[in-house]
Order: sequence, then structure tokens, then C-alpha cells
Amino acid sequence: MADSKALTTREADFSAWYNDLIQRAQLADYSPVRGCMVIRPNGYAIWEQMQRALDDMFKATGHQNAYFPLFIPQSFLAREAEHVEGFAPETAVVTHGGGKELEEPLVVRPTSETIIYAMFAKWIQSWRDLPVLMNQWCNVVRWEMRTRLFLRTTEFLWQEGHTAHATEPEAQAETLEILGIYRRFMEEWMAMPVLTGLKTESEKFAGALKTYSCEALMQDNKALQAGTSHHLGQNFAKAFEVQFQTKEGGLDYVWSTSWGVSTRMIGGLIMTHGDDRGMVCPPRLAQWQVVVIPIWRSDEEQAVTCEAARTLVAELSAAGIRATADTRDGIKPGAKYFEWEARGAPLRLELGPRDLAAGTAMMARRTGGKEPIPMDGIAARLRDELDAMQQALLDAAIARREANSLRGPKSKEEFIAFLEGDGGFVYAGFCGDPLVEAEIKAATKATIRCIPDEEFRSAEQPTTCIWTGRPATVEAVWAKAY
RNA sequence: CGGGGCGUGGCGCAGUCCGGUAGCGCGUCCGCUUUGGGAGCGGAAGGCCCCGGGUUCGAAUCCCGGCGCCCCGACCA
Repeated sequence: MADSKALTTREADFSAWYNDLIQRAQLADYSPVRGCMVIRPNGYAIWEQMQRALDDMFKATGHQNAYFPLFIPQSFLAREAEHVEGFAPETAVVTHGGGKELEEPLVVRPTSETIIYAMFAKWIQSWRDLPVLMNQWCNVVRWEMRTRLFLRTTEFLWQEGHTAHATEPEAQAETLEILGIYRRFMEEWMAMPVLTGLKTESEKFAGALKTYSCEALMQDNKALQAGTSHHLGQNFAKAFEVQFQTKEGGLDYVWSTSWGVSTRMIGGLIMTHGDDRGMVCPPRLAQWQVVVIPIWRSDEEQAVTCEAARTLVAELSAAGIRATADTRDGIKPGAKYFEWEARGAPLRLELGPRDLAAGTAMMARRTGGKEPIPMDGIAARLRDELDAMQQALLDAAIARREANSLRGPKSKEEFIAFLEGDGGFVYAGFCGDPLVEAEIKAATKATIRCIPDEEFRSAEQPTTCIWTGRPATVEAVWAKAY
């Protein structure tokens, strides 16, 4: 990688391409601790952009940030039966502190429901205290058997929202509102189209009543679950005695939700837009939307073009465009082009003596195309280019997903052939039997990604189960998944 | 946890079969020339050859035992 100048191509080995790209773009690196990753500045900058956008959306819908501790008493996890069953096998446990064995071991949070509900129980007494709309940005640890940078690491960064409501419909509405926010973020910021829908019983969060998810299709036609929103019912409220006095004077358990997205989204970003030259970062999430590269021959030209580049950067920054100038000496312009392309910078402006004389800059798009543009009114022009690129990336990703989706296979054989071939999303009838779901998974390696929300459903709804021929209760979407 | 691959200067690798005092490319540092798509020449630094035992006059190489990482599966955001 440091040596071979070209990345492994996606076609040759998608998995190797993904790993190469992350190294080349300096997004992350392997840590001395197995399964953990170091997020490098280029990668962390993307996470910060993501955080900012999502945090604004959460705040705009009345949520507040808080912070709960990393350590959770082991007994807390055990209070909700399904929850403990789901998470116990993958927790890290601290048994010693200050050189002594602890009286009760502490679990490093795999998610924070338990400690949060323990606190909610103290804070919530009356219907007047509701709803509680809370979020936290933090790290969590899940002891995974097999890890991949960004997609699945032992420790990862995420946000987890936790809300408590007086009624079931309010909790349901919250669950869906967040799902909508996630979807909007993924489409409008990441330019990554997602299918939203309900998870089946076997795929839902341990302890939830219902789980909804955002499912994206990667370039290798595997699905990525990019975000989840859970309606927890009164399960945790009952386990942690989160009760409140109702308006009518009675006593009831709160209805709650939880929801999260993680640094996994960065993996989704890579596998949605990346190409054989490297990362392609949608403008709205790019650390640097425009990179100015001065070009010179003599010392005098160097001084002039670098100065012009800095002036241009200042002008663009003033116009709200994230721009930087790469004035490094001793590296030829071509080398800089390759480097910034690998990092996914949306636009590059080459600024040399010829351009300065002509009052233009040579603009190159990361998505292809290079042309001179006038310096006059350049900020407005670049703003338009960035907006157009943002939209074009989304359009292309939607087109790719649709080209790799199969609706209404005529037979079980066609269904299997699709999944065993190039793959992608396949929409088909399902009888709702968990045993059938498991059988399909065993036979095809594909899982039900979700039971799609209304707008994603096929115009013609299937009437029979693709596997058993029995009457279909729903239309489901299958795919092999990360 | 099963299957496969691999641990050798910062990175990628050769050398291992057949033991003989460690090499190549890239990167790094210095100098000069360069700079519109990955620069050239000259010089330099940098290595408990994953760890521990054993065999041998001698081990990167052979034997035994560990550890770690990557990839592919089973389980999971």
C-alpha cells in the first residue's frame, strides 16, 4: 500500500480494497489491542461532521445530551431477561480495581439502557416529568469474534438516545421520528439511500418490543444496517421500576425508546461511494470540500501562486466553503492530486501562472471532469458544484441500489439464484414463521433485512411465501449482510 | 471456535525447501537539479529476522511449544 501505487480494485477483492482504502486515506489504523481501531484525524473529521449534523437534528427535536458512566454493575444487565441473554456473551467485565478484587464486577457498557433506566427511576415521578428526551455520545464495547475497521470493532463510538413517555403511542411516534431523522441524515448528508422498516423477531434488539432499522446496499451488494430505533415498550421500565403518577392519579410504567448510529456509518460511506482511486466523500461531510493546489516553477512563481491560493482559500472560507491550500514544497502537483483523491476531497482547484494570467482556476471534480472556471464569482460557482455533486452521489447510489434489487421473484429458484448470484435486495412474500426465516438463512446466507415501510413496498404485494408457498403475511426484503 | 494465509528496518516483500554472519522496493534524512497527473541523481540513517526452548561449531532458515495479525466461515451494531 505504501509502496504499490494503485489500490486493490473493488472487482479484484472488495474486502482488500476496503482495507487498502482506509490505510491510504489514513482514516484509521489497527491498534495494539486486538479488534480495536485507532481513528486517525482524517477519519475522525468525518465523524465530527456526522456528529454535528445529527446533534443539531436531535436538539431541534427537543433532545438533550447527557453522559452516563462507562461502568455498569453486572447485576444491572441481568435485570431484563432478553437483554442479558443478548449481551452477556459479548461484554467485557472489570473484576479488579485499585489492586483489589471488586465486590461486584463491573461491565463495560455494551449499551446503556440499564444504567440509564436505573437513573430514570430516580428522576421520574409524575406525568409532568415526561417525556424525557435524552441522548449521549460515547464509546461502547462489545467483544466481537470477528472485527473489521469501522464496520465491527470491539470498541466503537456512537450516540445512544433514550426516551421515556407517558403513553405507548408517544413512544411509537418517537421511535419513528428518530428513524426519519436517521434516514434524512443518511440521504441528505451521506448521500446514502436507505430502506427503512421493521426488524423481525429474531433480528430485533434484545429487550425491545420492536426494532426499526435503516438498511443500505453497499457496492458489493451486501446490506449494511446503518442505524436502529427501538420501541422498548415497558420492558425496561418494569425491570427498573420506572413508574410515574398519571394525570388521573394512577401509577403506570413509562414507555421508552432507544436508538443509535455509530462510526459504522463511516464504513457505509466508504462502501457506498468509494472507487478504485480511494474515498469519495460527499461534500456535506467532507473535512475539506475544496483543496487548492498552487503550481509553480520558479521561486517567484511559488511565492505568487501560494499567495493567490491563500487569498482564494480566505475568500471561499468567508463564503462558508471548507477550503484549504496544499502549499507543501518538494512534492509535485501530480502527487498531491493522487493524495487528495484518495482522501476523497470533492473539488480540487489547480492554480498556476497560466490560470492567474487568465483569471481562472482549473477545477477538477472527484467524481470526474476537469475544466477552467473564472475566479470572478468563484465561491458561488463552487457552492453550486458542491450541491450538484451531493445530489449526483445520492442519485447514483439510488440507481445502483435499484439496479441491484429484485422485486417479486416468480419462484423459490429465482429467489435463490439471485442471492447466489450477484445478490442485492430481494423483495418477496414471507409467511412470518421464524423457522422458515432460519431455514432461508441457513440455505442462502441471506437474512431478512426488514419488513419495509410503506413507501418501499412493491406496487404489487406478494400473496404467497417465497419459500413455503403458504399465504404471505408480509413482504420482506432479504440480502446478505455485514 | 473451525479452515486458510502470514509474522524479516516505518510500510510492502525476497531469503526458509537445501543452516554459513540479512537483502530489495517504497518511505525517511541531507545536497543539487526539479514542479500543469505519483520527479531525477548523489549520499546517509535505520533490523533482539514475533516470543521461549531445543538441535548444531554456527539458526531468519531445522525441531518443539507459545503469542499475535489478516482473510474465509459459524455469532453479532
